[in-house]
Amino acid sequence: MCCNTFKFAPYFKENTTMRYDFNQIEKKWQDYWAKNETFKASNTSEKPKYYVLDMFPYPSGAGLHVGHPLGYIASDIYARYKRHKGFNVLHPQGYDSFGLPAEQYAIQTGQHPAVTTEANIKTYRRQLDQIGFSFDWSREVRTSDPNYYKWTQWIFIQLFESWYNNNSNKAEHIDTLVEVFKSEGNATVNAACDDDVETFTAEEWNNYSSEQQQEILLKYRLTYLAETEVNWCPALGTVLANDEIVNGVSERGGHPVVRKKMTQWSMRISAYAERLLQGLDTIDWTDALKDIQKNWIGKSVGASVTFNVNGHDEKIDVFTTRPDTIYGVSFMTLAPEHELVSKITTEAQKADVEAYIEKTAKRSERDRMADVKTISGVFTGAYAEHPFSKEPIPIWIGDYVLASYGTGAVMAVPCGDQRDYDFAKHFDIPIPNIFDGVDLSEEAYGSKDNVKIANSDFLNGMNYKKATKRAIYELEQIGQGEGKTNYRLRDAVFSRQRYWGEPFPVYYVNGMPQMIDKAHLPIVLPEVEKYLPTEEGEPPLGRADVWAWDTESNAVVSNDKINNTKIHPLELNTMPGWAGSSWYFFRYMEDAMRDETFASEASLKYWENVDLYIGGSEHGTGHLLYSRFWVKLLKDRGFVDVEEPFKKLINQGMILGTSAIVYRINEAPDFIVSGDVCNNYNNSEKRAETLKLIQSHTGQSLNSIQLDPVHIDVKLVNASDEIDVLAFRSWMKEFGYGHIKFISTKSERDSDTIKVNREVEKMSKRWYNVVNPDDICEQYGADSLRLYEMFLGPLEQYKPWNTAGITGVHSFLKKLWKLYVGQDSLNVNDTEPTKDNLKTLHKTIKKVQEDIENFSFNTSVSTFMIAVNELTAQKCTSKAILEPLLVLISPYAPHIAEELWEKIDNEPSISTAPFPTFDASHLVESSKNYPISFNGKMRFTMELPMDMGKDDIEAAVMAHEKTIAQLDGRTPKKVIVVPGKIVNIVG
RNA sequence: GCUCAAGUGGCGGAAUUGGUAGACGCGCUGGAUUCAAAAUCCAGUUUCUUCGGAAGUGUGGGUUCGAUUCCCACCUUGAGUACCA
Repeated sequence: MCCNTFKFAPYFKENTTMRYDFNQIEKKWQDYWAKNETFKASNTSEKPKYYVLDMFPYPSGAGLHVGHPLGYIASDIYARYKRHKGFNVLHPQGYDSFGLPAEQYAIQTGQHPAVTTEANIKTYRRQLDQIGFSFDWSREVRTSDPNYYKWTQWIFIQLFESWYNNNSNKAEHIDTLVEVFKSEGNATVNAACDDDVETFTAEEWNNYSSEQQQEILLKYRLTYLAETEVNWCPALGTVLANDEIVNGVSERGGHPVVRKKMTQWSMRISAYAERLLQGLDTIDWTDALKDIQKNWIGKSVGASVTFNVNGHDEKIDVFTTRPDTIYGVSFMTLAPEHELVSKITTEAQKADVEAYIEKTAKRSERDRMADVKTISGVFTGAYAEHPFSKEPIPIWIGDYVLASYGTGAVMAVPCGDQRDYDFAKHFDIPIPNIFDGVDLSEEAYGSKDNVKIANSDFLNGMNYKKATKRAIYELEQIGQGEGKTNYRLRDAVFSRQRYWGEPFPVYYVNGMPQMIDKAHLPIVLPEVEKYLPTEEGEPPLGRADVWAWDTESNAVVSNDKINNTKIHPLELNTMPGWAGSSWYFFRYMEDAMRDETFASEASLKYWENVDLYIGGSEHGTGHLLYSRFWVKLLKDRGFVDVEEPFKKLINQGMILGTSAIVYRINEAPDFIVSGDVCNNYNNSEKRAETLKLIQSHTGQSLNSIQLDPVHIDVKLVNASDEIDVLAFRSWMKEFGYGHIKFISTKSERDSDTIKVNREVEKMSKRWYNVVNPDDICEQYGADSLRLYEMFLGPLEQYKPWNTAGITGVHSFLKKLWKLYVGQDSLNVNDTEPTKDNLKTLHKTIKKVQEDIENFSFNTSVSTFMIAVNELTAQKCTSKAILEPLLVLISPYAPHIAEELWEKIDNEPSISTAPFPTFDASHLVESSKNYPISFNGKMRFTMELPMDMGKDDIEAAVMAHEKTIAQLDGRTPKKVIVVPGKIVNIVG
């Protein structure tokens, strides 16, 4: 009761508009921005354009934690900065809303993924809004929206209707290929296509049936249906692309993956391997990410060599990067799956070979990868003929040769390749030495440098470079080889056996895929009663009752109408997650004509491509490669004008959690010891004493104990790493451990100061270290959250979050407020700024501008702190200083900046106020505090005039008493004077 | 194995053409204010020290008048990739 009376005490009746009430201020400005569409970008503007993009989020059910907005805050600061700098900024946001988690949830609960996705998006939007981002929401995209995926389907059709012409080095419409086939056949065509296309003449082509022609065209199309070996994940019931597999298990869920032959849609990304590689030189990405993509594309230059097989018509093609070592070949190895194995194996070896193939087939890809050390293989009994020496070369099979790379066969050069060397040693195969003066008794000589070829006929005495050229030339002369470039990059599987993804605009006539005309898009995802595969093992769309295409009415109709004349079955697979994200950056450019086009010509021309893209590096071999591929296709086909989607890319690092840990005594599970007790126990000097302390609590006498770490909720721990015991007890009660007792170093009994140990781990519910931005915004405000996320450290770096530190930036904001707003009136007036005021302002302008342009946001926050500390000490009230200061801070802490901007009599909004101009004249100094160092070690400083000459400086320094003391009678050997910088005395 | 990035106080980190190492903040210590707490403000806080100084940026070398910064070797951590012929 008595507490209530306080409420009416006059003490509490303060002027609320003078307080830094961040909750009220932030709400006010977020509403203002939304109502006035402050950040709506225009497609027509006098200003130069700038496009800042975030990787759009997948709206998961868990909502955002404090780590997610890091990149968004950085890009928002940059977008706001660019507006101050006079740019027309496009800064959109949307949702990558198709995906596995929503589907898994649907399988468990029966809820339609569209429903849960919608709910998740609502949460995301609320959470994003409260952080005060300057997004133009009028251009929002959602990949699961039919009006959006209509155009994803449209792009798929474009890929289907394209082939890659290696002569023009670009994709062309499939009709141009058909024209060539009609008039010349395919002998002259230089295309990226399947390996197994056979040569035909124009006459043959014209006589083929329509089905035969379609079958051939499929081998050329940039998206094609083919039976290929795919990565099948039984647990997820779907195939996965190479980049979705990490260490042999699925990226999502960590389920095992097996190889399986299946008919699937693929994307002929390999056609673009060279352009994807070359394009990296034209974009401003980090070298680290470029390296990731370079490695993934995996270009290697060498030669293909054809070996004749003795006694057979068959030939073996191999790829080698070392044609110069052709005379070092002493055997050949085929992959066990190689198609020639069964044909060339001799009767005598048949049993051994078959046993070996059976054995290796049983081993999973993962076992094979894990077991690199074991050497295994078997002789086929057959011999190939050396192209030059005509010597017989034994042909082996071995599982160190992969069927999926190159031709699935290698010419083994044991003197130059360690694997060939090991294989030869193991099976006692000769190791001919073709390197001049190299010792091969221990290992192969893998280096290309500092060695001359020997025992190699026409290659003798040559170095690597010369010999390679000559060998290729000679191979070409005899028609048994040519120069060749190989890429590791594989075509990407594009089908998924899932429900929650884009349906293909495809139906089947006699098993051949047909595209639905773009006029009838979108083909909308059908309803199903369950989201699981069918009993027959078909994808979930196999459960749809209305999933057939009527070619007369051009509509999706009921399955029972299928007659395979006019009404045909539709494709049951859906597109993978990366389909929708491979072109969304173009969709944001369009603000008016979204129904007519994926993005209009005018919009595409105005915005071109993304100037700054911020997101995680985990997309290095997925999204960032596929997007580049699709953009190149769209460019080749004349739909867009740019070759690369993202001019500049920055990868933000992950924010990690700071877990709080105490320890349970294994032998006395009712007791929990604090972090410091555990540390003492692990310290040999304090161990005995600590054991005594523990025994005095538990009453048990133990010689040694085991301490098991227990993660506790980080919310229960204060800035000094101490647990709030009361809160902790009630938290433990939820788990049924309300009776637990504590042991700490501080007290003999149950203590109120239990310390935790800290550990940096990934933010996860499992470790109770997740921090929700909602809580931070409520307690400290969005501006504090934004500043603190930036203040934590460099954007690209991984760094731990610890809520304790946020008080630093929060009290900075309070100080900033107090600089402008006094107890009951404003502090800002028209006083002339002092020299010091101007100096502080201009060095801040300079630093902040440099920092933003270098994406060094952490250092600008400390620059602001210094500026506010200095101006407070200077008692600055001058509007000429305080007004431009707000513009500097506004990108980082926009709400407080808007509020103070309005308070000092400006029209809202601050968002397009010009960025202050730096004037170097305010930083000119008349004197310099010279560091005086001896042998490079700074010993004292000395104030000297800035314009003092070298000799005068030396004289002044040498006369200083501390110099004399330092030298202690010695004469210096040398005195280095760098005017304006430093003095160094040697001796 | 190969490729790339990074190692600085108790903690996050700063030092951008080599020129005063530890900015800024957290935490900690002491003080002011307060009945008390919160909040706020002030001072101190790399280590050692005989209080004069001395050492110090993962380790060991090198270049230089001078190295956190450049070069070489090694160690540790993280990321990518993996029998790629």
